[in-house]
Amino acid sequence: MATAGGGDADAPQPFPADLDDNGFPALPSSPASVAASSGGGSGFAEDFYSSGTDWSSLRSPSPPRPLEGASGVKAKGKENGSLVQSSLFQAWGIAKPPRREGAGAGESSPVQRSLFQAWGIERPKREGVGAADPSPSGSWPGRKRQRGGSEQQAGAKRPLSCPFYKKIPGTPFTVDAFRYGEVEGCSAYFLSHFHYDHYGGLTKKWCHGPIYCSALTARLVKMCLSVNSEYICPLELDTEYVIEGVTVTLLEANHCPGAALIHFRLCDGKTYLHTGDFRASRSMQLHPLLQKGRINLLYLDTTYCNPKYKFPPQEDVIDFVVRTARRYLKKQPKTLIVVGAYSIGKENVYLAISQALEVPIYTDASRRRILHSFGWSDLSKRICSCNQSSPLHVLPLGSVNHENLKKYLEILNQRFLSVLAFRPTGWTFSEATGKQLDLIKPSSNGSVTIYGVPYSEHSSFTELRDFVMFLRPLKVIPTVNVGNAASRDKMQAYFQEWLKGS
DNA sequence: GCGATCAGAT
DNA sequence: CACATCTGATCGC
Repeated sequence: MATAGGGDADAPQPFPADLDDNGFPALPSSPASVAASSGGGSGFAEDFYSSGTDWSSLRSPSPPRPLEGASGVKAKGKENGSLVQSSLFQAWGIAKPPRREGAGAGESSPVQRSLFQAWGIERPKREGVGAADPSPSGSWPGRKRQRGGSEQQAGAKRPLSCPFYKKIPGTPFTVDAFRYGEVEGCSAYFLSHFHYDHYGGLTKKWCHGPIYCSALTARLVKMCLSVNSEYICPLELDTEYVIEGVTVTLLEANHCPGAALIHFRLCDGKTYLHTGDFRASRSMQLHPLLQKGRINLLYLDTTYCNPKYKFPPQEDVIDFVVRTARRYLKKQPKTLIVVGAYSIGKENVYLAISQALEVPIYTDASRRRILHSFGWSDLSKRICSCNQSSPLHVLPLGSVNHENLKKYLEILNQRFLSVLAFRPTGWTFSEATGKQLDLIKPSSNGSVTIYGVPYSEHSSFTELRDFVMFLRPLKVIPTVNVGNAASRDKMQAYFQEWLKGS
């Protein structure tokens, strides 16, 4: 087993698992990781453990105390003593379970999927099996159903365990870790923002400890998920809270409404920044907490940590969308403008159209409820509930395709004669459209025209680079695209390059 | 029937 | 491609 700070652990051999069953990096690099890395020798795991942060100082967790700190705003005072632990596993009270079987296959085989599941890795598609362990003891019933009646034998599956990159060392905190049931040693669960892949596992049955998040996110958690209020601890942005002896501050993340960066300052002076999901910007660098002192550990949203991802500033895309909408309406006054969106996010795209064209925003009742809950009067006052009253509709992204929009047009019979739709997404990444928005070619079919526009709520590669080079953190832990060794190694190489000489 | 959770689709 | 779900099947209660 790996010991924190040590380099003496044996390599667990079943490859490609260089994350162990608890989602912790193992030492040294697994054969798979070495093989995949260019030079070899600087695998994710080694990198994770080497330099920068003393991982041996994890504090022994104190028992959960719901709502503590939520009311005790800014109340300084160091309670509960620290305890030096020698091992990550020890500190988190984790007894390393036996290795799962069937872990011997190559990276692209079907087994890969179950390895992802075993690692509890977030983004690589299907995240996994059995999120919440319903048994309070943390013991596993020993059998999980498997569809199609295939191979899996009884007892082969265990619940996902929380991966290391969701845990904050030296604290009893996790971030966006709700799908693992009770996380041992965790007495405060942070939620960075209200998107499914981050709150997954949160239901009205939640009972594993207090949930800290922004006030807006808190409202959504209560409203949409019916989580018991006693567990929800809203925090204001830019306000210092002392939670379990750690000073915590939420910063605007420039992602979706309510999204926050989470800044931790420990008693020993170490500072950690978890970006959740964010779009880095110059103005973000001006925040006082990011100006002074070095960050020891940066948990980074690496969604687009690849130079192939380039996209324009959001303002440029919005400008393009507005100009395009104007043009179509001029040519055909009976045009329906549609903007696709997931649950929350992309509001500024349709808000801008609404303001520029002076039309209200129509969307269905469930989205109206959510949008009103933001408490943004500029948005709320423009929302209408009659689909005939506005030529601007917001629909679920999944329904923004030719087939659906054609039907939609028919249902609104005669009120509109054509549809102009926008799909805002970060991965419209052709070299051409990255720099020249006017080169974007819509897809047209009869009376329906659809534009994919590069409106991203994640950082582009260069924005990530600028942010990391500005911060000069002692260490970077990627939180996205960590599901395969090659990708991890590539990202670490970028970090190293950005931080060389620091 | 209902909520949770899966695989697969988008 | 990969975002953040969404759908439909299945399971436990």
